[in-house]
Amino acid sequence: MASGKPTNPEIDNDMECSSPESGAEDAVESSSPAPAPSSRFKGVVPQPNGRWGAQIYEKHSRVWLGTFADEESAARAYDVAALRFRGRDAVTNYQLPLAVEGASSSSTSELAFLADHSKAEIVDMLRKHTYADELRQGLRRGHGRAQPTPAWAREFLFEKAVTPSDVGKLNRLVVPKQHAEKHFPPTTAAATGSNGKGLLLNFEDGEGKVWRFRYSYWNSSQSYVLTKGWSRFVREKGLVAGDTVTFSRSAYVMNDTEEQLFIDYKQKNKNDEAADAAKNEAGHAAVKLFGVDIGGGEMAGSSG
DNA sequence: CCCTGTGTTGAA
DNA sequence: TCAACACAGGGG
Repeated sequence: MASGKPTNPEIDNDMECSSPESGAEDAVESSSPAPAPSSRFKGVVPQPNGRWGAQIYEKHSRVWLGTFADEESAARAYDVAALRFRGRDAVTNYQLPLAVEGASSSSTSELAFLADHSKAEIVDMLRKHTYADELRQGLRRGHGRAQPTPAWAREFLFEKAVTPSDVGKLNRLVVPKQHAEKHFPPTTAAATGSNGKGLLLNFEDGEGKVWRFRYSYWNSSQSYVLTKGWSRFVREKGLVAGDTVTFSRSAYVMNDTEEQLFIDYKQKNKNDEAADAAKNEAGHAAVKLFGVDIGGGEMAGSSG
């Protein structure tokens, strides 16, 4: 009974519901070209080459939503199509009110976005894997202001627990070399414009606000660092030693020439509201819905 | 030549 | 409505 299918449509807003990690899969006999693992997700079908297809049915015929590298992506595609084709009550693989920190309105906005496009257009976006990007564009245009990129459209890169010096007077964040070299653009002379001043990187935070940091390599300490702009981020977010900053990028890269990067943070422990409030930041109300985020790990009983 | 996605069938 | 299966035909 119930062979693995997620009976619960709501799989929570977990970014990486990594399950295929089960390992110990079974030595697949090469006699069968396609093991046909049969997807755990609704609307997802295995492809001969190991990829996954997404499809939805309407009026006796199938609407193909494209092929994807992983089941999750295909499941997302199906969900979007289901929303557009069958409305908000459609049964989906994931909890559709795509949990975005900023607002309860994001899901509403997405519904509006869907309503503003024909089924064919939505299907086309899904097939071309441009839906996330188009959605963002649409939200910007319609809403008139920056909207945070939903967590599901982000790909976790790495995170770091900030040290006292990272949030101190040095006005810099040391980026672990290993991660810097793997995920950030190279700080070569060509990229930096032949001066050793590093380059400027844009990071979108959880509120959709874009931060620009100077990123460079310090020969003196053999370290990669974020400098100019960093102290402002620390100040505005109220970062303290022990907090964690998380870096991610758009999961749907159009062109590698300018990939979108994201930065978020997680407080070591939730409180300090009083302290933060005491700072009388007139800029904005403290947005503390960041607990729900990528790369985190499961939140222990958020129902509180 | 590989992969997509359509044709098709049987089950829910 | 849905997924399993087979493989034509398209695109590189």
